[in-house]
Amino acid sequence: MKVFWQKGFEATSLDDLTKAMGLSRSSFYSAFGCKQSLFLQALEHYSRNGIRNLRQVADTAKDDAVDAMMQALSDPKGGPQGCMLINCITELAPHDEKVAQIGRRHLESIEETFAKAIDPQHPESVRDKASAYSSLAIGTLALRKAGMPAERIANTLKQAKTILSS
Amino acid sequence: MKVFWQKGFEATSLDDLTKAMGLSRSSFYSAFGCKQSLFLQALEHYSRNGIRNLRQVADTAKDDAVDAMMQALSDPKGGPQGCMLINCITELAPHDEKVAQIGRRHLESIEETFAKAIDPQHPESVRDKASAYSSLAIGTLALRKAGMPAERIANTLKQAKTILSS
DNA sequence: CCAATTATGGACTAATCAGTCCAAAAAATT
DNA sequence: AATTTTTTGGACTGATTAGTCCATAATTGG
Repeated sequence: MKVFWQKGFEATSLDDLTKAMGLSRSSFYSAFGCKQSLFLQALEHYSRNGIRNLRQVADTAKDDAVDAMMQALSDPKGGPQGCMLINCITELAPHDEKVAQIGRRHLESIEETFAKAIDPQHPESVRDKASAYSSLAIGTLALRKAGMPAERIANTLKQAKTILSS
Repeated sequence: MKVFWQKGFEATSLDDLTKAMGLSRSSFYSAFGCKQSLFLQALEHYSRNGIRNLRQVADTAKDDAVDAMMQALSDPKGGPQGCMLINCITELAPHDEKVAQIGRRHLESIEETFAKAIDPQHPESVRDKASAYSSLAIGTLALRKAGMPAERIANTLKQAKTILSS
């Protein structure tokens, strides 16, 4: 998963994978069938893990859950590689419906988590607002990847949060 | 440019390029030197063209320039491929400073255009708000690529615009 | 109309790719 | 301990990659 996260699908070679896993080629193919299969499993794993973490972030910082979520999404672990799912959607979703499907489910889970953080009683009524927060956090990932100063990204989020929460 | 836009840098082969350009390999290399060089030129061309179009959109729809810009950015020409620059930032910026630089300049131009559309007199004072609009529009590109229903994306933008403009 | 320059097609190289295959080693079973 | 099953290393295939090179063809200049 980490290798795919770092390099994307196409740029990751079988040698990269077997070396990272400490597996021989035969073992790799007997265990996973093909490169795509392992990739999809890695992507699902990343998604499950990411959503679980996000919910935990929201639960822990109960008083300002939206802010904490924005922070977590906008500045994910994994260094400059951003969010693996956004990377993979960008690279593959137009050509690969399976990736697109995992991507949609992931994005919907993020939106749902936002909605519950905004209004735990009536999450459905704030769906579009949750979607706006979600898109905003995802958008800042591109800024960060391009090397925009972290301070400006923080200002953007602060400003957006001030307005969106009013 | 169109081929790189559609397939990304790594997934585009020399055969793809020479076929699309109607050029032989020798002519290609004598004209452009290497694949990277053509790619950077294509990226610069896309950026110039995109910013010019965006300014024109803002100028044409003078009364509701921000809305028109959001529409144009969120649903770019080129079918499901989204914005070439966001694609390339996602794929390459962490490993390629030249791409990151073009990306930063492009993103800053978008923000500047937003700022002038929001407040032509004092664009500097609405920089963070412009950045928020910008990030939001970029974020929705990922939703679209993942195949989210266009209606929901439209609702997201509408909601965000209503709140952000208040 | 001829000579010098430039452009072109396509064969070629060396590297890398995903995936296969089998003999040898390791593990499990009797 | 002997035999069967499973796992493993690594050589191998055929396809594809970016980039080179040169003999031929087209264009240009005189």
